[in-house]
Amino acid sequence: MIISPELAAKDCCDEQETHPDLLAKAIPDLPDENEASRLADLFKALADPTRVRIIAALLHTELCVDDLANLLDMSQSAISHQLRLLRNLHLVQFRRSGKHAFYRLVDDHVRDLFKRSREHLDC
Amino acid sequence: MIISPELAAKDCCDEQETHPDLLAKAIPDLPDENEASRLADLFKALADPTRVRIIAALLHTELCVDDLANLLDMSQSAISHQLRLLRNLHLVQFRRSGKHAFYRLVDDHVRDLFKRSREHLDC
DNA sequence: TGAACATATGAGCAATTATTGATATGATTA
DNA sequence: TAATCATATCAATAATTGCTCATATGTTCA
Repeated sequence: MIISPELAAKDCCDEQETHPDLLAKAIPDLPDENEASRLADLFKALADPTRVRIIAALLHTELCVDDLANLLDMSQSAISHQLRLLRNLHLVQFRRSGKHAFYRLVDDHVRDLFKRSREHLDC
Repeated sequence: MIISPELAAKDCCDEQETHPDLLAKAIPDLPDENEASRLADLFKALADPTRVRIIAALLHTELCVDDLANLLDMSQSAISHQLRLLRNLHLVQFRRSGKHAFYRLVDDHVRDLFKRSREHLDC
């Protein structure tokens, strides 16, 4: 069933597909542009050390903006900006309590993805 | 600079930690700067639609640069640049065969992470 | 050899991003 | 009410990123 690359290349005259047999394996599971973008956005949320540390800090508890700023030794403004980004990507949400806004992870998916990726780092 | 847990917890004079009890929950599992950067780099690899599509295309087969360029409708140069990036982040590797360079995912961790994230998208 | 093909790389540009500093909003308390 | 604290947002800047075009490297075959 497997066609050799050499044969496949000769088979097609004006087709510019170099390895149709391999392409045939790739095509069925390809995401459309929309899915690719949404996946990229999900990963983008974690593609920065500061946001990684924010997510890590929220793994086991909720925290307010100032807590995060102190903990990560960053300005309140920087943290707030990153939280807004994480909020827009629906990775965190918050509740108001008096003057404070307590941020937490939206669900266990983020937690799960984070932990799993962390484990993969050791390889 | 990261506040060490010991100092942060015990130095009480001018440090104003708003919620020490919550911080105590967050601190033990915090990544150091190095781990945070490596995690961010891992996610950075997937934080772009083009690279998402490249990874997806390589889920079930190896492909050469031209295959990828045709499949994703992008220039050979653009694909090659992105492949170098993915190579540097150790997500893909390649073998030479004649004029072609066949790229593949380095291991199942990437595949696993990708699939799992994809499933999480629906929530 | 050299011509043709496959891939890699360098320079440059436009667009995006992370941070800062200053200020605005919004909630609490005196 | 004003004063204060916590957070959000604006404006500006430096750094990074993704792509293109041009060119270089490397492989095969006539």
